[in-house]
Amino acid sequence: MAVKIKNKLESVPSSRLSRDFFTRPTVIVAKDLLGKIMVFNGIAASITETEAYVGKDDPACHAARGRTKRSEIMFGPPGYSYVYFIYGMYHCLNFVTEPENTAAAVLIRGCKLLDDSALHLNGPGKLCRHFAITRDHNAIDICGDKNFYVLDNNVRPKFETTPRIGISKGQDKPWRFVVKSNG
DNA sequence: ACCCCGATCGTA
DNA sequence: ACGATCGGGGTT
Repeated sequence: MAVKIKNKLESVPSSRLSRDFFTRPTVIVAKDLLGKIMVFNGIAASITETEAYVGKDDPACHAARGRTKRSEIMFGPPGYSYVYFIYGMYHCLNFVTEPENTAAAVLIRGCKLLDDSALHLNGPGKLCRHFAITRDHNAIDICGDKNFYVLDNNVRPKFETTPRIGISKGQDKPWRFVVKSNG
């Protein structure tokens, strides 16, 4: 199917990422999301940076201390948005992964707009600020919503692997993935 | 009810 | 290197 995107005049031949895509292990999903096209209210961007947060045994994951009001969505089925508020001023966007009751998610840390500006939104707070993503957009079904979804364009860019940013626990895990700018 | 810290960002 | 800024989770 060809999907029309408001800020990119041409159509992009692609299909929406399925529930099965998000049901897989979180580190795999985080890598595979690189280069995919996220579309929010008609604005499209290529995902350039992700991090995996892998369930109750990952001390950096919000689900590590069990189910709370905030982390509840991560315990549900995969393919849903998880948006939380941080540092009193920013929001961060995640996509829930792995089967229901396995509380894990991929943090979307960066993307590049598919318009003439090609603006690089490097950082999860800046990304949400640009799209105006807030907690109002928590728990949206990315596999079913008509205004918020990710397109599978079969792109597999080269990427680098590093420890995750801004965490005080779990720094030993190399679960941050960044698209190489030149490849 | 209170306290501390945080999956950040912009400026210095 | 650091301050802004406030919700959430843990503790009382």
